[in-house]
Amino acid sequence: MSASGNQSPVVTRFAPSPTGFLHIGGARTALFNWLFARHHGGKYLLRIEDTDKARSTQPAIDAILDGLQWLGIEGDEPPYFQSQFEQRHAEVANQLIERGAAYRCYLSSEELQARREKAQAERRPFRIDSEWRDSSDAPPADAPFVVRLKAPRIGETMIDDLVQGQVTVSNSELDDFVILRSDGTPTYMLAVVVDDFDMSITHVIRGDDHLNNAFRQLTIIKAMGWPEPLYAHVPLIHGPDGAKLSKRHGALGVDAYRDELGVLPDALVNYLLRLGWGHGDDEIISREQAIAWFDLDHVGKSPSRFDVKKLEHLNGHYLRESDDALLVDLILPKIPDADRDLLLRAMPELKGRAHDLNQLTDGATFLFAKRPLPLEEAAAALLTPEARALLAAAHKRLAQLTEWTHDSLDGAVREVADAAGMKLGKLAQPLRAALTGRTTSPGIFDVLALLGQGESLARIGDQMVETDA
RNA sequence: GGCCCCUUCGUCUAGCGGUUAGGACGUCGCCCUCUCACGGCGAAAACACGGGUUCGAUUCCCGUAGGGGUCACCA
Repeated sequence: MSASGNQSPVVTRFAPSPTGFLHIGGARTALFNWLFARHHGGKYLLRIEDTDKARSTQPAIDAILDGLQWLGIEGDEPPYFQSQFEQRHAEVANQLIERGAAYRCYLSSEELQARREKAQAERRPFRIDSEWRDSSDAPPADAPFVVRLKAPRIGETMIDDLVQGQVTVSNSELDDFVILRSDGTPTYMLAVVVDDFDMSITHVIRGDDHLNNAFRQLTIIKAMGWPEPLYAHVPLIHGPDGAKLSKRHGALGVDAYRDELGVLPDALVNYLLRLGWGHGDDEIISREQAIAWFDLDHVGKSPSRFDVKKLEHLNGHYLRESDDALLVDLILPKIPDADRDLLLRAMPELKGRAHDLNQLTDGATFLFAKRPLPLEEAAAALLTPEARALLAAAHKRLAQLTEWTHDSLDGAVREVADAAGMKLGKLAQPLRAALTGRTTSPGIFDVLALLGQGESLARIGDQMVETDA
């Protein structure tokens, strides 16, 4: 049951409807399509499904394009817009009528709604049963109509899904669904099928909320005598509580992961890849490896929950692996009065301590803080009278240094601690408090070296208390 | 409710009839250590339940329970 058995070159597509931001589930679907196409040396296309003009918006289109670009999974061709093909969709609808596979239905939506409610009240399943399906009656003049597909009523339809396996549905479950609205525009059900055919899509990889639709779409494909694409319906992503991903959970736009959570694209891609798919014990997977390894056989059949902790962990990893200059560029604008050169020199020490860009930014602020430094509560608590006296001793020794390097500072600071009969920590912590205003920071010798002799002595001077002894 | 799908540690997963059921995140210890992170070592932690099939089931089949999806002139 391998997709590689398919002779034609692989063509996949991601087809989001621009009614909101690009959410995490959509991003993963796009990623899977992209990887599958890359893996098979095929083509990956993007198609914006904007047939619902009332709900489609330009900001949503921009957000989707922007998000995909950020993730590095852009289409191999400029994006298609489904609304451009309405002519073609209507044309196919008419062909279906001519073939006797579809019909004009003059039932009003009010009438339909009434029937639906009646069925519901009687607690029996509702199935559209339009009297226009086989009617040869003359249609009411000028009456509005929709075009419905004549769904088969006997037999059953089987889909050999690349992820879900063989799924069979009785045709009696299928409705005569609408393919052309009364305003002449196509519905999603018609448009996808026509566009997928026109774009020569070989593999339809999408969320499994579309599995039921696949059976309906297949009836159109069969009626037109078109080749059936291979389907792969990927389980949806759920929130931490197992319920559908909502705004409370991780259902943020990918832009929020970037702008608000400070996530790196590689981290998100790696995380999304491992959500619903696995490759042995591998966790950190590069794009190249992902392309080489990705397949549909190993996509799980059960929905997976979104776990922010794991994303954070991955993000920390990719942060440490990132180029210093790149990270500087990302956070420099977020730090007032920042000096690019100093930030760049500090980055090797900074990036190992952060799990996201926000933490990275936060960890860098002490470098550019203005004296006298604001002290965090815990840092202030460290500065006892004894500690302040020790700082004075350190200040005196450090002021004598003619060489201000990590190594010379290491020696000098240890000397002061030794002279006072203290362990290094007893001096390092007050120093850290005076130098950064915090209780955590890069190594104390690095902090001193980074800040420079003048600024370091000044900050220590702000906190020390000279004693007569 | 009808139909369809799913079910391995808390979470993501490996497993594709015979394993001490593996890895990762998280959690908890210990180590490293000037703090925090990183890193290292270790621990607790799972085959939903009940029937079959089989010499043998986490693995195959059937139920039950639980979860999810879908039932529009939205996609």
